[in-house]
Amino acid sequence: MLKLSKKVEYGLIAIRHIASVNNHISTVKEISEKYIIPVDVLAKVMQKLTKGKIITSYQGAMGGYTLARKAEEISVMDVISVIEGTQVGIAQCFSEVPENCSIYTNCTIKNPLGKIQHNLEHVFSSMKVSEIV
Amino acid sequence: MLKLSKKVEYGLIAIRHIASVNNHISTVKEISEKYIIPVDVLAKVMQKLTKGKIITSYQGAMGGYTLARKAEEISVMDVISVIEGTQVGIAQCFSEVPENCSIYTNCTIKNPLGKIQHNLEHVFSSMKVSEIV
DNA sequence: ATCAAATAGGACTACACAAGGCGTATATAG
DNA sequence: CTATATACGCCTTGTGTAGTCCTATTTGAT
Ligand code: SF4
Ligand code: SF4
Repeated sequence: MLKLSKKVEYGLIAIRHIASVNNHISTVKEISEKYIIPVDVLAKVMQKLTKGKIITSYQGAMGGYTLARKAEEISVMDVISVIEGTQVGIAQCFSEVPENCSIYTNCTIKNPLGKIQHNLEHVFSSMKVSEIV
Repeated sequence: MLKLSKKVEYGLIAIRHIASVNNHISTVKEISEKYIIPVDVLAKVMQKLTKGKIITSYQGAMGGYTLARKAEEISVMDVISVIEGTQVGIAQCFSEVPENCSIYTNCTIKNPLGKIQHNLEHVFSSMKVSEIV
């Protein structure tokens, strides 16, 4: 509960790595070996980050990945959103349509939790990749 | 991911309810019916909150629960910790012994995530039950 | 042309956790 | 004694996480 997935952690490690080598092209093999990350899992993460326009891919021999934007312009929240695919919410009513929660109309805590949700988003959005290199 | 469990939500709803009736004794049946919460699930949550000294139980007929401390002295973090039982951490190395993570020594993001963890704890700890009544 | 290196992506398994249901024991007011 | 209430363990079901395996496609180098 309240835990980041390994995929997100792997994504952050990979992005930080690319930033740390001055955005030189890096391969999945290289990163997975250096940080002992399962290569297939990391590969899928990189593909998602590519689709999310956070990194850029170069196919074929001598290919790999670079950052698609400057490290100062990538937040931890960006990485989480892209990898998870779904809206990040501390409660069902924030990540899906509110009516999905069977007790929505009776719920007395959605407003206060909304405030927490907002603060949470701020914490994740304000931390940029440039700060973790 | 990053979502509160229903147990925690139920616990918060229940605690807020008791606070809202000026700490008069309340039963599981009463609360579960009012907010449409499965009675068995709520019962277990209340038992955990009792063991965690957040509420006080009165057994037998005419029994029920009251708050064990003032609403201003109960934080959302207290409720989460007691109901979950385990340490709340956004990564494995914060909620268990660090060595459990197989890539701990190679991990380059544990320090920045530690900062996020700290901010997170502040957000949950600073919100008190008295603010959600 | 061929080969090797690299990304792209689908299918599948194993496991852990979340959510809830059920049954029974114990305490206590009236 | 009985009705009401908490205490607590066991079990099922569904969902999500983490990881493996396999194949296709792209592309630089020989
Ligand atoms: S409505 Fe209340 S209970 Fe339902 S998800 Fe939102 S917060 Fe949780
Ligand atoms: S060490 Fe790094 S990877 Fe392992 S849990 Fe902590 S943060 Fe996540």
